Amino acid sequence: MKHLQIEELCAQRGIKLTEQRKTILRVVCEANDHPHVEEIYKRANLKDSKISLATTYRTINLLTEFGLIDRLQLGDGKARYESINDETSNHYHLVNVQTGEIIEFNDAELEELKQRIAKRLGYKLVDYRMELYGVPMEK
Amino acid sequence: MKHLQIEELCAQRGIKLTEQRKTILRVVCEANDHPHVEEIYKRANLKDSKISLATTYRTINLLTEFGLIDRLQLGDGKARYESINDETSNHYHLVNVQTGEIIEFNDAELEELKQRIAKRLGYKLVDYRMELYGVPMEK
DNA sequence: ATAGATGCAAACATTTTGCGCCGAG
DNA sequence: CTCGGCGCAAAATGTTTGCATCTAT
Repeated sequence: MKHLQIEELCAQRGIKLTEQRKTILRVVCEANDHPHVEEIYKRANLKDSKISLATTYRTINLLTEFGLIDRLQLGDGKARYESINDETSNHYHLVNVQTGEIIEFNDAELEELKQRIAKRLGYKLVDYRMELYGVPMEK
Repeated sequence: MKHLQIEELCAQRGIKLTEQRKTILRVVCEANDHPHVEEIYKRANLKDSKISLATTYRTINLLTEFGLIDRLQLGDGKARYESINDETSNHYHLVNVQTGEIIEFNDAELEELKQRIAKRLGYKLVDYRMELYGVPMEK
């Protein structure tokens, strides 16, 4: 989603829009990889050298809590982030374990199946984590 | 899987079986929750007060690398562990976000689907992480 | 006998927090 | 003007590591 749209959502929720927050939000929205906080901090500093790491963490946490950006835990110990997607965009990840590359994908069947499984177990799904780790098939 | 079976596998792989390692392995195999390292360390110390936290970490990492126990990252910052399962047992997790309870489940359809998705993307699946987070449905 | 495992404490990496100053609403 | 965000440095948390000693094979 575009950063301006998300700024709009921030305003609606009463989140004070400081320069730092706008810059950090922009960095996350412009990223098409899945940067971790240190990386977001670096990129934010290229735009505004006065942003601290602490503020980066605080902003990222704030935006995550409000559901305005998504946190990924890909098992390397650092949380990675991406801007929230529109309904139609890719929401699952496959990690190429040889290169670390993250491939996004969609799957309607999976979408439906996870709901069905949760229901079968007597739960309403509030979140999920589903990542595949693979090596490229030769040829 | 029983700890004696896993000890057998350790021997086959040339892993030196010290008292500490046997104790830690036993703790993981006897657990039916999914303890994190600090908890494994505590339980191991009840059996043998001379096991250090460092050794607990080293052993857990060793066993994980050899595929003799499984690491779960449930997003709370600490890795959790479980002993490896036999082919037929449950291998997916649903977390009750209200209580932290972990429900294990199986799903043949999911099993097949994840393989199919990886293949479609041109990858051979080497690992996966799939967790559901939910709240109990009322009634 | 000896390669490798242990315990301890210090180091690390990531993330959080206390505090006095500053800026958006 | 005021509440809350900011930067800084310190702390907290989870995990790893260097080193001298000990132990399973």
